[in-house]
Amino acid sequence: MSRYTVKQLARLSGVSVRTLHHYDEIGLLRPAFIGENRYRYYGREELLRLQDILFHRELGVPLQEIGELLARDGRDRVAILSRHRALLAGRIESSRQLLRTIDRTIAQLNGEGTMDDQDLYHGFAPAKQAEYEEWLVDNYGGEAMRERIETGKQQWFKAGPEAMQAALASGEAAERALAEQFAGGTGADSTGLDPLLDRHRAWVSQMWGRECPREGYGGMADMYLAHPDFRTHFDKHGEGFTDWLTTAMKAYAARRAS
Amino acid sequence: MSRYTVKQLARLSGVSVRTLHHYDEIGLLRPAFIGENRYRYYGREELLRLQDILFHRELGVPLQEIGELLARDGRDRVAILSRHRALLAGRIESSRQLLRTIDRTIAQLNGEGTMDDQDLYHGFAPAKQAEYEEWLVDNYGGEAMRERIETGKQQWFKAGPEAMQAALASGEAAERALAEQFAGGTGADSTGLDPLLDRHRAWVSQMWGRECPREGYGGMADMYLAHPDFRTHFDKHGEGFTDWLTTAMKAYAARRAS
DNA sequence: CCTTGACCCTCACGCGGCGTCAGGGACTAT
DNA sequence: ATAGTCCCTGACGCCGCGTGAGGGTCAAGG
Repeated sequence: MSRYTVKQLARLSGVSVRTLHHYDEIGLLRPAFIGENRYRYYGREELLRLQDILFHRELGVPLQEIGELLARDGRDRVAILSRHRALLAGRIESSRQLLRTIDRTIAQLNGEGTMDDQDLYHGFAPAKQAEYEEWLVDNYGGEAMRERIETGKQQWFKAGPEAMQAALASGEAAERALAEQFAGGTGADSTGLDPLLDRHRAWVSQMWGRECPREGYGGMADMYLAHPDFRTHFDKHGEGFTDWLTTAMKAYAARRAS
Repeated sequence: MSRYTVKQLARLSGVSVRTLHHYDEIGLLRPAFIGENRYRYYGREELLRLQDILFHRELGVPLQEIGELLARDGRDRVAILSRHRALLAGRIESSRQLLRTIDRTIAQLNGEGTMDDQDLYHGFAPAKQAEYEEWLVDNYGGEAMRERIETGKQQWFKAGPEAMQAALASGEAAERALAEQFAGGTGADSTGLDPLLDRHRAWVSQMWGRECPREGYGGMADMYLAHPDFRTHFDKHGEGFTDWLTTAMKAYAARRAS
């Protein structure tokens, strides 16, 4: 039949011999039997189990958990796999955002297009940006607001492409962190969100070039709601994320105001 | 101006205080200045650098390399970023394959559809499978081949959905490993590919239920070439991968025959 | 002015998932 | 018998921090 030594199994499965030793040590994958010479011998069954292990390992599941997981029966495993599926889907979406960020960075480092041509509001066409600025001016603070926006833009240009880039990436990261809370079922009014909203507000502050006050931050929420582009953008993180986020932002602003 | 303590910077950037200590220790991110009380104080510049660091960290770049990377100037960085971009794109594609694998696994564990309805040839419609089998029978070994295929299928069903699943995932992993070599510029006739092709052949053997002989493995290459579906499938890993892979398979089979 | 509580510091150990020796048997082929 | 390739068992090292312990510092309120 099939009888593999460590090296053979290693080649067939693509892992190292040391890894097989390790899996034996921690009891995750034991040899089918051990020779008198203390050699480890594996059979077809172990090969299949190993493949199952590697499958879960690629998903980022800790080895310990993989062991427990493989000991369960089908019912449970479906539930667990579904969770992993959701996590993986999230990671893929994040990675795609990262890809876009990289492309922007490269474009900027190559000096292709100034910031006006790029997307200050991450992912939206330049023509739209003016529209959003108008909206902010119309709905909040008039000239004071306009001045604030200009200040932000200038600081922005002064800092150079790499700084712009870093800041944009940071904003996306903050967004994703919030999206994870949303996906995890955290309530939009939870005070546990404060650190994450702090972070998001800090990012907005950077865009503006100075501290973003509470009512301003609450105002952003309204802007997000008023423009369908934002809804499209945010709902990529999951259906309903836009509503959840804006609710959270307003609740946070209200808490801070008191 | 802006003067942040460790905790403040941690909140704004989403990392832990310990991480900031660590980055200071290894010289990756030093505070703007240190107070007489030995407190670390960071400024806006450090915030930006930190964001830049986190951006690269998300790409999986080791901290050491991030440090060296940030010390370079724009020209080099574009090249490096491009490499990272390619790697990330590859990872995304792998993850999407994994997603599909998970979906199949879940479907199978739920008992939705027997294996006949599923894709034995990973990713192709059931109707196609019969076609491929016919092709193999017509071009290689006639009845002997047909019997071999049936043997494989039976062992397949007997093993149950999870084993099928594990084997499928393993095949995809082997495929990806080869695709990485292709992307890295390895020649299709390199003997260094032997372990990876061993692995792939071992997978094919599993599908067949017994050892896959050399001429059979070479035959698979012809089948891949004869059916455009395979080309479509393999070329997802990069344009020209199908040709490269089939060449490699034949070279390997020839080597083994000698 | 003193207390409280939240912050700050510096060691220093631990962990996961192995890689990588070192030192020594076992098997196979010539 | 000799060489070459495999196998074994320790044991230490690495990265990127988490998680204490043990002790100073600061801002606000009583």
